[in-house]
Amino acid sequence: MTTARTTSEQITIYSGLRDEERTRVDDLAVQKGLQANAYLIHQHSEASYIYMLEKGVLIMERSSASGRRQVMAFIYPGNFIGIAQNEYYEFSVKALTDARLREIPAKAFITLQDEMPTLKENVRRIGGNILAHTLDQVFALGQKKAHERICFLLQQLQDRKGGNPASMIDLVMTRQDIADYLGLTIETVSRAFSKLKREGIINIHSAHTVEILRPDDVREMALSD
Amino acid sequence: MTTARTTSEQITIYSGLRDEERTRVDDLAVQKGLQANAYLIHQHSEASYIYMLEKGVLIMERSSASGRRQVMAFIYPGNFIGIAQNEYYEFSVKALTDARLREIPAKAFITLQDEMPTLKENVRRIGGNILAHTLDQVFALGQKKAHERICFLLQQLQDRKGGNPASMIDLVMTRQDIADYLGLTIETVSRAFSKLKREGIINIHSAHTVEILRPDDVREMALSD
DNA sequence: GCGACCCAGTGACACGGATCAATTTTGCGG
DNA sequence: CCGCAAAATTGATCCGTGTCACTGGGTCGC
Repeated sequence: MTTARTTSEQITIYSGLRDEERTRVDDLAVQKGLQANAYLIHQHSEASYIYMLEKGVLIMERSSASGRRQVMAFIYPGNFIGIAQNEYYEFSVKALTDARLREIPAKAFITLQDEMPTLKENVRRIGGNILAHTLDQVFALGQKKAHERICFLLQQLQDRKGGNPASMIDLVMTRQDIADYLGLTIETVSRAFSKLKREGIINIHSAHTVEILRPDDVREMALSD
Repeated sequence: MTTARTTSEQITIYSGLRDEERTRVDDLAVQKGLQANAYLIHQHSEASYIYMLEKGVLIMERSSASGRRQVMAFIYPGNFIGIAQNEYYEFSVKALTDARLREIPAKAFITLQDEMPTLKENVRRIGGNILAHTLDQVFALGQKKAHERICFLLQQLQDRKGGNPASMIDLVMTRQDIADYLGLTIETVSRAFSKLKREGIINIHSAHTVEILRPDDVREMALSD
């Protein structure tokens, strides 16, 4: 599956850098805290910074004038924000939990890449992963049924935990967040979870803790190719 | 609108290059012809080349084992393919019409960027535009109704013609291509076109020639923010 | 410890889009 | 220009998801 192939690498901007280079990047990065529900980025604001999440979970969303909301991604530690952006952010980013991140001025970061080919290559690869993730989402939204989309999400969350075989998944986000990520309503999300539970594919310990009982079935339904 | 903002720039890898630099890029590029219906790229093949389309129209698609197909993009002259890719293409690319393009070896192209900051910046911006385009598509698939998705497509095609006020749009692709791009069926696409025509928003001269009668209404429905 | 509120789950019903089927139109090869 | 095959349109019906309404459960403040 594309998702598995592209996200399992967990490449960061530091990958393969020498200590001296790593320090130069770190010198640009300011540590920053963010409380649950606080906004890090507002849609349409200038894209002046790049962020790396160290702790917590964020949500990336876009809202239309008519009030419709689309969640573009859930952001976990090790993920980057704004790295493939041009002048403006086209989304908002909000903290789902208390979070800690590193903020790097975009201009300086771009300049630094001119002197460090490895850094440039890392950024290129991260950008490729972000696009791959987004293309997976396009496929899911365009072609999948409700319960398959739920599996798509579960598989993504599972993949993020690295090869870790424990299949207990913590859903930090609300049903509304999930619905807006998958292009569904909360009722349909709820029913799809129930259906998967009825069929013995998952077990729902609490609304925010799901156990994958049949990982192959989940992966099968999550596949895009 | 995001689509308008990001695609109207029409940046290419050559933007802002000096003649001498331009020549160095051109020296890497091999001209290539492609007949209608021929494949340029097969899903899962190695991403060894970057392409720039000079003439014709291409379609970028992904198919799943279960036979479902999602069209990721329609590619027009000036667009790039594979520029934000990691090791494998995650899609196929097929010619809708006879086409002419330039093929650049990915490795050499990446190396060249180390010596030409302007080129690197162009690539960065093109990557940003591609991501912006894909995020727009996610919003459309997740939040829009059939007739709004049609307007979304019409607006994209209109934007590509540059500020050109003539609102006659040539639909090179089939209804099936449109359906797979917008996550609908051909019947729904057909009905949505008819509905827009009935409401006097567009006029359908032939199945492949549409005139936008009320551009503001089309734009309104295409908007994602 | 109690009430209020928010979130999640479920049922009844409505509706948009999918599916199935028939017809018309378009485009292409001869 | 004709004939045929593919593509597009249109209609009838079905199904999945949305909408609306209600209930239950957890959490927080008082």
